[in-house]
Amino acid sequence: MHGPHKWRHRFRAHVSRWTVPREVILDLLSRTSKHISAKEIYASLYRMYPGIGLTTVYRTLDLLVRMGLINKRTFGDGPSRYEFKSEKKNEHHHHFLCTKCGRIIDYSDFIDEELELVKKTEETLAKKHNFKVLDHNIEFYGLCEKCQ
Amino acid sequence: MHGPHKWRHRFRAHVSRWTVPREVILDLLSRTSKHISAKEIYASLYRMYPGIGLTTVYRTLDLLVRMGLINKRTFGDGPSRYEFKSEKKNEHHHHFLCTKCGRIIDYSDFIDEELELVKKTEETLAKKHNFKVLDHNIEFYGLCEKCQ
DNA sequence: TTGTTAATGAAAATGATTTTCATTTCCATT
DNA sequence: AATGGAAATGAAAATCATTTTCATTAACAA
Repeated sequence: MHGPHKWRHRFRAHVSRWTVPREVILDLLSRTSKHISAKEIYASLYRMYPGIGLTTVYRTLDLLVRMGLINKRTFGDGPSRYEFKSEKKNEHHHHFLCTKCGRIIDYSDFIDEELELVKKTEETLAKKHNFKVLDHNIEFYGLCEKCQ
Repeated sequence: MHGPHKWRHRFRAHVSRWTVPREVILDLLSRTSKHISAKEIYASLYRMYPGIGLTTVYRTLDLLVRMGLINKRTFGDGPSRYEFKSEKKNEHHHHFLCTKCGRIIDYSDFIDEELELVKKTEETLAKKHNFKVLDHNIEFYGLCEKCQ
């Protein structure tokens, strides 16, 4: 098996084996900038690896989410979509969803303001309500340029 | 048919008829503070109105969303949940989802800060990317008091 | 090299939602 | 108040995403 084995040791720590489907799926996700669905992953891999089943894609995605390597999101209807977690802070972005055509658009304005709000909210939720905040999601809905 | 007919005229404007299932479903939603699923609505209504089918519940919910009377949300997995849109600004709230037990908790801290961020973001999205923002969603994930 | 155990794939099961279609109900117009 | 036509409804079937089952295969520690 070729390709980057940089995640191999993290699988060990999770009592998980380093297998071809896992390497290939993780590699695809790390090279993909957009959110992709399980079926899209399955389709992308089919030509090169026809042996990899959709079930394994789902199971691997679930594992990667638990390992904290990828994010899972459900944008309204449709299938869940997965995105590689970038370590780079400046790649942080939000989503705008066109309610007409379903397009998902990333943008990264007001990240600082958002981080400020998130920080405050997390502190308050922790103190006042005793919640442990681990993640958050902010998204906007409306009409994209084409659909207005 | 008894009950408040205050929405009747809005149905006319939407080229929709004022029917028993629609009145009953809307009435239930307006009296319910929590997010409820289609099946929960169906079950609540079953004793009093056994004739109302689950299909009609789904269709009515879809109509009410299009009319702007209710909000539809998909909290991760599980069924979509619906919530009556309150006109009262002070009833605006956010959601905290416990990733362990699935509990959804409303809270309403930092509404002002959030509105500020939302306003700024909407303006920028409109100017810079030419999107028309109609709605937004902010939610936090983590562990609730019981699940830590 | 081998034994055990996790991982896999195919098929079936599940659960939410949508579609189909024959029947019923609403309601504008007699 | 009666009525005709379109919209709404309900039951069943279809669809779609995801999960479970189970027999087989592959990873990897010893």
